[in-house]
Amino acid sequence: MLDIELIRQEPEKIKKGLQSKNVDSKLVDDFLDLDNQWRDLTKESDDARAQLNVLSQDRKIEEAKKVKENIKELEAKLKDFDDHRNSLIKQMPNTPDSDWPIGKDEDDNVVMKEVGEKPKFDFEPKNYLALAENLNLINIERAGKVSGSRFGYLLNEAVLLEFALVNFAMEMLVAKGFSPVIPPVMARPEVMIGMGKGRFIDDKDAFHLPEDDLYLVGSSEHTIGPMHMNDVFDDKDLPKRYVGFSTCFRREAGSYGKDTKGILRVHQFDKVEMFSFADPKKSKEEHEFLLGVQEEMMQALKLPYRVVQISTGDMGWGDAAQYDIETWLPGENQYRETQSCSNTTDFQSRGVNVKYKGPGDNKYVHMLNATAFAIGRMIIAILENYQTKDGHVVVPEALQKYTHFKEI
RNA sequence: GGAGGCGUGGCUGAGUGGCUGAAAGCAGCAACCUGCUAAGUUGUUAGGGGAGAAAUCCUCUCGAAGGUUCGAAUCCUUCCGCCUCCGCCA
Repeated sequence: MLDIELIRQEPEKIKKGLQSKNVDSKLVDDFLDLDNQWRDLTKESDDARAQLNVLSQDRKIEEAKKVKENIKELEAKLKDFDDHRNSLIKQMPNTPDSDWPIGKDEDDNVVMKEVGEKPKFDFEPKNYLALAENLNLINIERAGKVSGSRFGYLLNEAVLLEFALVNFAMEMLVAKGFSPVIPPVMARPEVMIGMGKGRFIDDKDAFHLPEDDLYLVGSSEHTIGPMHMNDVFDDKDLPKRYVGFSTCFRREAGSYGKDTKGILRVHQFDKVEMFSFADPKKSKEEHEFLLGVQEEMMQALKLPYRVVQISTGDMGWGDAAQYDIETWLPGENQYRETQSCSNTTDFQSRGVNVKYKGPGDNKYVHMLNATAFAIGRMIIAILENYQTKDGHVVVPEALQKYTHFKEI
């Protein structure tokens, strides 16, 4: 959630931020108006409380009873204001970093660089799904019968490739000082909301388990962040970096008809994720660091990719700054998003109350998340980029020590 | 799933209706002292919110949310978490 103090102090700045994220900036005025009334009422209510406390102390029971009636009314009123105020705040996304391109949607994203060589084939490159079906690596039809659309069976070498990717990522990131973690894949609503995922829930994009009122995570980010809920870091311990592995679940409610074939966009996939708790003064550095790690991983796999700076209109709800890495897919003759790298600044830390102490006046840590490997999409990228003329697939050299085979 | 116990400040731990936002100890910080020295003395140290230029004042918070009461850490209800025993189980 946004800093209320900041909305009061710099409403114009927040308005601009909201506008750039395609959110009605009138919210700010509505909020401030409500906030003023809330403050007046809070004062009134507190004063009444003070009066009650004194009367009570002096055992003036009859008088206290009268004051108490008044307090009940005031507090009921205050609660309405409070609820309304909170609902407005919940409608406000994080405000973007001023260095980021202002834009309406993905068309305004800025390609920063293209890295690696696109493979040259002396044949017509196949789509990953065609390859995978021939090699018996993915089966969508059977998953359809069992679980419905947007599920898939990963089979045979594809499974081993997944574990190779996971092991490769873990080994590399642990060597860099990331702490490995396998987090829960279900979370309570208040935790999700604290992590700024109210939208994920409200848009029905999250799977919900009504019996237990739990939500399946869309990313391990959702449960790695709140692992330190209510904690106070010593600034000497920052940045604290985690590498998490989890299955991710998404209903893809808003994307009916989009990428319906194959495993590019599915309800369930596995992901290795990086997560950092950073000193606010150094979170930009941390953001660049995470992007650097992502690039290093892509280069190790020798996959051609480009780095895209996401425009304000296309940015995640809680993000102040976001990069995507898009990998070249020869079978589709285009780049597709495979990784993202976000700085949520204090938007999430305020929501789940993660602070740090040290010299300086900022108290909430900054939280950042970055994909290491979204396994499904990496398998897609590998199949398409490493395919051979006869419809087989060479395993990237960096992964061979984990797969123990060189070709599928 | 059944039975019981517990949940207090950075930590340990008192506190069962009225100056208790909370004893004491530890830890931390500051000052002083200085040779019983990996010591002593004194002071200080929770968070949120509101008012105020500030000093400061008010208010809320003892797992969470409600309730009883003039007044609740203390009583009641529900929920959450932890522990022990039984059952089940990868």
